[in-house]
Amino acid sequence: MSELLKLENQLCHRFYTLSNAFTRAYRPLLKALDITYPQYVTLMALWETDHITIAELLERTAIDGGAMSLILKKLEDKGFLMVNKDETDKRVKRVQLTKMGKEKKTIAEEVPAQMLCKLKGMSAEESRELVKLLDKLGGCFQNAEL
Amino acid sequence: MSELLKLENQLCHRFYTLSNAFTRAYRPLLKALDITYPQYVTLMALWETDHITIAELLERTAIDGGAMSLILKKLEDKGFLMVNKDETDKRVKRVQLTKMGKEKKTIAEEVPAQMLCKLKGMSAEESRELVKLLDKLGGCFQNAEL
DNA sequence: ATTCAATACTTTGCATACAAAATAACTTAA
DNA sequence: TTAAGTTATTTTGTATGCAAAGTATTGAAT
Repeated sequence: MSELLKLENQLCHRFYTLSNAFTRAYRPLLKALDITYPQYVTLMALWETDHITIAELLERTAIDGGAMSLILKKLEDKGFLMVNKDETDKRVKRVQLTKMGKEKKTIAEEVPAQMLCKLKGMSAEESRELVKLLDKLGGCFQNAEL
Repeated sequence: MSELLKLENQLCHRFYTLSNAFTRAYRPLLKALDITYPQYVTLMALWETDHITIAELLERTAIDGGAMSLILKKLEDKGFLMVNKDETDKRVKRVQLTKMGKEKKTIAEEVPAQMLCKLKGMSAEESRELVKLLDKLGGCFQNAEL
């Protein structure tokens, strides 16, 4: 049996599993906001910087363009934001939080702490180390895509 | 601006991004086998231990049950495997590689090395440390689900 | 000014993820 | 033994992720 092909030796499978675990773990926390995890990511980007173009939103969130179209529609229907054409360049659309969208940030601010509760097993130290390695891995992919 | 809500401070977003990056990175490598990443995971489990039940396959791969139904159908259509009812307990189904499915393992064995090439930036040392932290994080989720 | 290429988005088609409901087949308790 | 509960798997409905094709606009070259 080639060791390299074993599931337990796959870095990728750990990411697959953990990424899904995060999405699942967020679901109940986001229920109060009535949004999904990608919608939450989109809103986080906007709470940080409002009135940005869709292209900027795509870069910040790393969400797929096709998916983003639908996500914005849903967030618009739910009243979180508005999407309007840029006056200068009509190809461009800008996304802007509504009053309600801005207000929901208060509720969302509870979410990260609740998530941290679920991860009590990790020390702050380990967390920092993990983030460092994750970012390094992310850099590898950047380079590999060239 | 609450630091906790910033995208760049989210562990989850890094997993989201990296998990997608892995799937994208595998796509061209799996093209020769004409399978997707979850289908590859399913086959890896079977190459390691053949003739297992669907429940075992679900546990090993951490793939969703509903998704697995479709994945098995597709892999069966492509001729990689067969699904048959267990004689003893008719609720249970067992999955078994075909001759072709077993042979494809030879081709698949090239894949992990090709993926490692894409990740040259990480030292073996860092990789081990990363896996250790990932497994610890995975353990946290296990506990949180109780 | 016309054509061609580059941008910014949307749409389409396929493949999951996930919760919840539905089936079918076993097990157990009364 | 029959009803009730449990287990294994599939089905259904919603929401992405992704590649590729399509649309609208702008910019650039001739």
